Amino acid sequence: MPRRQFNALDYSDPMLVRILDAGEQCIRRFGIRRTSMGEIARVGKLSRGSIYRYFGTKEALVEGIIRRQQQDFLNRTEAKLEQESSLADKVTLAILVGRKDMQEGMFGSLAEIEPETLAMMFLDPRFYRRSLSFWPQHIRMAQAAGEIDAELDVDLVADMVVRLAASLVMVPRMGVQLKTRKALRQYLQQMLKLGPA
Amino acid sequence: MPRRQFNALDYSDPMLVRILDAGEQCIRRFGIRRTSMGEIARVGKLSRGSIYRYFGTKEALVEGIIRRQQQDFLNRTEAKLEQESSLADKVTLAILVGRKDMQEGMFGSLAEIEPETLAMMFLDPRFYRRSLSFWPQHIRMAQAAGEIDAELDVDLVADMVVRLAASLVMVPRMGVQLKTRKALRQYLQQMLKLGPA
DNA sequence: TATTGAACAATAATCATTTTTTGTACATTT
DNA sequence: AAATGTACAAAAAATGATTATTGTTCAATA
Repeated sequence: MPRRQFNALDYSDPMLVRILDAGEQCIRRFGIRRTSMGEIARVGKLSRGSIYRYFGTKEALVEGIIRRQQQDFLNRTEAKLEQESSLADKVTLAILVGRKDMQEGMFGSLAEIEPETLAMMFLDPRFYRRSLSFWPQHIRMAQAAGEIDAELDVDLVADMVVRLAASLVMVPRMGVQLKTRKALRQYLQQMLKLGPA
Repeated sequence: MPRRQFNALDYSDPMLVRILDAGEQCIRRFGIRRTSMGEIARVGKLSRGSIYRYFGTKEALVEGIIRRQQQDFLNRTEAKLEQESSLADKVTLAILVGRKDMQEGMFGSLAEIEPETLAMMFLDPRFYRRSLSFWPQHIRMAQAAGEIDAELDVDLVADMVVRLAASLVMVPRMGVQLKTRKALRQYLQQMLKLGPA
């Protein structure tokens, strides 16, 4: 079975990659608001006109950068998931990878520089939709393994997993401490097996 | 069984209520940023000094207003819950009440005037913690009725319910359409009964 | 004794102005 | 063909002077 890829843009185009790399670097350093197309052009050593050929607006470019970030996250997670067996283990792993990215990656910088922007993203349905297609396959595997009820609507479970995982990444501790892998694993194991014993 | 109250401040103090009412009215109209202590004093027909006697800072006052809003939400929900039997029905109701508040109430105004502020609240653990103590009682009832596994950790389930409900209030539609009571009810019914048939 | 209102320095918001950036067009270069 | 660089009007952001707000204190008032 070939490893799935979560792509949308043609990342083999070196010009496109240069734009995205430069843009990402700028966002890391200055945040989205304080990053200008001219600055991105300077950092990427290309012309402003070229950027506008690939992305019609700054908004579209930012969207492209976030998109790639999320796709990269999904691809790295997917690669690691091969070692995990149960759905609870998979979701645990995805949350841990997400939290690490949120500390060290672009979103982490954004959280420090422009927390309101990050908070707004978190309320944006598009942000969630990009992750939705990741889960159905794994949910079906869990159903085939008898891990969860085979009658359950796969898309509903995927929706719940995305909501829960996003919440656990963005708000790691509220009432219960869900910091360690073990605590998370236990939490998800219980949540994904709710119902009569 | 007496109906529970979710209180913290002494709402029998008319001065306190006048401050909170005036503050809430200002936030509804202008948002948090554009509301000043002087304006609240004017609207509430009291002195700025009095406000500072009750709330040391503007931040504390805003916290008090939000607190009362959430407590009011919980009290109204609690009252309505008496008609609902299953946990899925109760959570459905809470989400529907929450969504209505989010459209018509103070948070709705805030969503229009200062969306970033509302988004930041949604990432604040305190916002969640205020709702956490609401659920354990109902979860135990569901366990007693054999609706969910009696072995499950009550606090963990409460945590999940709060995360899921908050997400469904703030992001009503992502992949699946969860707009109607019926769709929500079915979603939650399946989610709260995850596990082998 | 609680509330008021005035004074105050430090901080933050506002506003008009200047500067930068955006998005588009097009002639030039590679 | 694709990328560059310049020009341009409209929109947005940085700037700095000005005004308002915050949080504290305290004497006056109810």
